[in-house]
Amino acid sequence: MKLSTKGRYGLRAMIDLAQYSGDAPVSIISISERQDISERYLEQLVALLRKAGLVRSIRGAGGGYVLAKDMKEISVGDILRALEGSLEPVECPGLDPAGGCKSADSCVSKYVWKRINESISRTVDEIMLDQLVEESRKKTEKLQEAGNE
Amino acid sequence: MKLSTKGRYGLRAMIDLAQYSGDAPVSIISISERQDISERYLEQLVALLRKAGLVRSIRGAGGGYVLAKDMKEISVGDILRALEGSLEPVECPGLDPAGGCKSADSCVSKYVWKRINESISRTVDEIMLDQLVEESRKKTEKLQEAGNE
DNA sequence: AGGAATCCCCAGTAATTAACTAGGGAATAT
DNA sequence: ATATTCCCTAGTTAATTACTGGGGATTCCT
Repeated sequence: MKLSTKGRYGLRAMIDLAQYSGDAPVSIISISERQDISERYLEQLVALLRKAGLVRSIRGAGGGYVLAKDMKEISVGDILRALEGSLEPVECPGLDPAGGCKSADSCVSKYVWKRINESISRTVDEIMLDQLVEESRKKTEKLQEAGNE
Repeated sequence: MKLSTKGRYGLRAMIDLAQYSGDAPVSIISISERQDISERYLEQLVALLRKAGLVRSIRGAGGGYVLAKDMKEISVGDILRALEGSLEPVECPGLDPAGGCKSADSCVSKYVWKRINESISRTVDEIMLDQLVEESRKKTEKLQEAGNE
């Protein structure tokens, strides 16, 4: 039960993008260098974020990506689901008429999966991108202070 | 991000074992038949449960498995961790001196992973095996009532 | 004592998924 | 025009999952 690199790299990329977003769009290359992620691979991850409507692309020289909405409006859940597909560790066939779910145990485990799924959803949906950017800003400041002593 | 069949089958097996535990030990074959899981594979799953101290084995003819403790004392977390190893979808290298975690983003995502991990742990640790067995008993009763009409 | 039932351990294999790598095309700024 | 960027699809390699199989040890029953 692991989150793939898609989710891990992708969230980092998204935080980076949010952090460096200003007047000019942020290019894949710049994120790739700062985050040390292969440019080609990152491209694919950002494509997923774009398809999910979280970022907007600007093509051509000087182009790149910008957030499609305010960072207050983008949750970690949005980001991870865009990248991973579904965050549910167990997907119940539920009503498969072919009887995919034999429910030999009268499907008690389903109750467990449901609770796990809900708990994960609740957690990732309540963390917003702006909080992470803020958090990151604080940490960076602290590091710099320490360096100046 | 998925739970493997180990976790899914294993929990079902454990519920089955709890449910059918009485005077006699419960054999792998009987669980395998009721739950429709390959006997050989199930054997390996139960071995994990045994190594984790959740079940005790009784060898020889008429042998099988019994719960090693009261079902009130066994949580879904105990079971799933025994089977899956760790339930943390992201493991932070944390203090790797070689710098495994580049913390290029000052490790803000770490905060996210920590919260997800905690949320999953809390959920699985608060569901106890006896609750599931009880739940299952209720469901079975209902099915039988419906059948008798 | 002998045979059947059961657990036990290890090794191998097939299928699936993850994690990239690569090639070439389209849009846009200068 | 040309450089820079995004865009799309396909292929490859490595890792992991999900089993299958062989053979041994222990215990019960007769």
